Amino acid sequence: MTESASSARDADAVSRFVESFAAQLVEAGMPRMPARVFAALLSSDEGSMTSAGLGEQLRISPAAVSGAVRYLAQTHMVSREREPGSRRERYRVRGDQWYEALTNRDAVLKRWEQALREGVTSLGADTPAGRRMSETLAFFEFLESELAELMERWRVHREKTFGPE
Amino acid sequence: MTESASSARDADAVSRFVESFAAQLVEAGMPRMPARVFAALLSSDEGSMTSAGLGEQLRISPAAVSGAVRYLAQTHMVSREREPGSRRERYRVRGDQWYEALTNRDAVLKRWEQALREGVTSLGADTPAGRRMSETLAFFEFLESELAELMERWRVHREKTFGPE
DNA sequence: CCTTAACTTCACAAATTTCTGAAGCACGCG
DNA sequence: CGCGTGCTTCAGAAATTTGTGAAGTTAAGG
Repeated sequence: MTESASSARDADAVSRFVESFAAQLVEAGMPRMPARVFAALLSSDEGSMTSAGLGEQLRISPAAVSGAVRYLAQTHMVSREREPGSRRERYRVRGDQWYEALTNRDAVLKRWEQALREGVTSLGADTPAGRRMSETLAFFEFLESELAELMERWRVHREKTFGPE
Repeated sequence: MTESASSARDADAVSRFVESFAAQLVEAGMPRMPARVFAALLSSDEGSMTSAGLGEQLRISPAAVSGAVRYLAQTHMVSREREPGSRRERYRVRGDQWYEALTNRDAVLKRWEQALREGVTSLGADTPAGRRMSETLAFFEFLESELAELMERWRVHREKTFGPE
């Protein structure tokens, strides 16, 4: 009795957290379904769930799960695993992997830098606007190199605090 | 002749850059109009434009300018200035200000941390999910402190490269 | 004061995005 | 080899977001 009451409360608590954390992610610009799926994975005990499980907890169609997972996989926030001997698939959030994804807006940064370089060229490096853009470009290049070092420091810090993976 | 041809080409070049840079910002999650307005300001020689000027260059209504500027001001990407003795207002992108805005997702980070803390509590700090969340929380706290130092290093680096503001 | 320029707000129309149900495909299992 | 499960794709419905015109507000200038 206590047992079932407690697991019911847990499911509810999990769901509340999932939705509220997903809401924050959405507000930061992540599409809704990926955000919800990601939050669900993050709060699962295994760190992974099946497609069916996700659909059930979030009350969404298999199609929605599929779309959300595709997004998350493309952005390297989760990885897909086949369950051996079954058509089932598990989606997993791997500790190290998604921290990097968060900061590895590398692709994004690269494209911004490219756009800025074109801007400097086409506006003229000797114009005020061109100079402002050069500086902006320098900032992004700085940022890019710093982020790599930052992640390295995190790995060290993490290992000290939480022990090896 | 050469003069007018050259300024025509400039206007065109500016516009092309504005739109292409704005597109990158949009892809990174910024709403369209704010992105375009910001890009326009960034590539103006003064680093500032009037509402009318923005409307004209971007071919959008005063209402759209108003909305975009409100967004940008709230997120500290631009500041508003009154032109003395006129009802005109100028919107300005100040070098130091918007770098910080970019990294000062501080508000966002703070809310994520809050959500994660609630997650740890409600899922139980001793559960596997709870532990994963604690680690995530630690990552954000780490990130927050690192970002402050990173910006400080940038200020130094910038001053060396570009000279004092 | 009254006029009018400049920005803002509001309600609505349009465009875009998002999610679903249904059909399709692939593969493990009997 | 074919059945059935489980994921994916697709077309369309629904909801959300976005941008506009029009009315509203504030304040400069006569």
